[in-house]
Amino acid sequence: MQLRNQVEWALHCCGLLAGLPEGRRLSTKSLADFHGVPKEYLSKALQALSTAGIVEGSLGPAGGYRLAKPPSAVSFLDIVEAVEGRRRTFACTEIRRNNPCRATDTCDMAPCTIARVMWEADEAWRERLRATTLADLAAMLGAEIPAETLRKVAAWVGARS
Amino acid sequence: MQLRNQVEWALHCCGLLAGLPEGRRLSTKSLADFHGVPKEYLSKALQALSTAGIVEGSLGPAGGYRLAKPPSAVSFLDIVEAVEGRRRTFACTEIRRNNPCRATDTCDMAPCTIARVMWEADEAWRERLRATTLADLAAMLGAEIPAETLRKVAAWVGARS
DNA sequence: TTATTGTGGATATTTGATATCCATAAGGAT
DNA sequence: ATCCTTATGGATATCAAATATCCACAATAA
Ligand code: SF4
Ligand code: SF4
Repeated sequence: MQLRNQVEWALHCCGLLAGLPEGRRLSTKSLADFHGVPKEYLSKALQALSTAGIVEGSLGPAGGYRLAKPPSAVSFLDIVEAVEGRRRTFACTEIRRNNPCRATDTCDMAPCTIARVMWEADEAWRERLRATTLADLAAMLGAEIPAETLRKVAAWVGARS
Repeated sequence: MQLRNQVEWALHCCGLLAGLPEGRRLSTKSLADFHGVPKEYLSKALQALSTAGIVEGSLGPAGGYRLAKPPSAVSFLDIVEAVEGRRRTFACTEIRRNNPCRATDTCDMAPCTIARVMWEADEAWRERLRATTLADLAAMLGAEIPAETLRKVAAWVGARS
C-alpha cells in the first residue's frame, strides 16, 4: 500500500512553482533537473496536475508550467488526488455475497460495517491533507530552510524561468 | 494505492471468529467456504494474523483458528497491519538530495515539511483504525444484521467448529 | 494408523507502477 | 517564413508487487 513516487515529485514541483515570481514559468526539463528525476516520466505527473486544473502549461520557448490558482487555494489533497486518483484504499469486493447464510433476496444492502470503518479512516486521511495548502507549505519551508539556500534557489529559478 | 484483498478477508474472518463460542475453532477451509475465497491464499492471511498474535491455530482434525485475545483487545489497525505491513503510504526518496542548490554538507537534515504532512495524514488514518475493535464490530453487526441471518450463521458455525 | 489441520517454502500468473519513446501542435525567437 | 523549444498524449517496454496455486512437513485427534 504505497503512493506512487509521482506524488512526491508533484508535491515538490508544486512547492517550487508556488514560490515563482508573477508571470514566470518553469519547464518540465527544469523541474526534472532540479529534482533529479526522469523528465519524460515527471511529465506525466505534470500533465495530471494540468488536467486537474492545479497548474497550467504553455507552449513554445519560454513556455512551461505555473500554478493555475493562488497557493492558498491548492491543498495537498488536491495534488495527491490529481496524481494518485480518488479511489479508496479499501476495496470492498462484497464477499458477503458469498456467505451461505445470507438471505438471497436482500440485494441492495447498505455498505457493511467493516467497509464503513475503513472508509472513515480514509476520510480522516483526506481531511488531514485537505487542511494544508501550498501557502502553508511555503511558510513552513521559509522558516526551515537556511536563508543561504533560499537565495540560491531563487537565483537558480530566476535563471531558468 | 490500494490495500490487498487479504485485508478484507482477514477482517471478515476475525469478525466471524469474534462470535465463536468459547473453546470452538474454525478451520481455514471453513473460513474460505464461508466467504467464497480461495483457501490456499486465505491461508497466507491467517498465517500473518497468527504470527502477529491475533489468532492462534491448532493442528489436527477439530483444529483450526480462534482469537488469541478478547475481541475488545483487537483493533482494526492490528489486523490491517498484520496483513498489510506497517510501511507508510508516503515513501520519501529524499529527492531533495538532488537539488543543485542544497549545501552539500547538510547531511542529516530532519524529514522535510512535505514528508511530515504526509506522515501526519497516515497517522490520522491509523488513529481511526485503532479506535474500533472487534468488540465494537460485533455490537454493530448485531444491530444491523437481521436476527434470522444471525441465527443461521450461528447454526452454520456450530456445525463446522 | 489414518485422516485432518496449520506452517512455511517454492513458484506461477496477473496486474499495476515505472520508465522511455515518438508524433503532433503550438508558440517564441530569428 | 523558418527553426527551435515546449506541452500534450498515445504507444510501448520494463520491472516489482499482488494474487494465486502447489507441495512437503509436522502435529494432532479419532
Ligand atoms: S461485508 Fe462489508 S467489507 Fe465485506 S464485502 Fe461486504 S461490504 Fe465489503
Ligand atoms: S523534501 Fe521531504 S518529501 Fe521530498 S525527498 Fe526530501 S524528505 Fe522526502
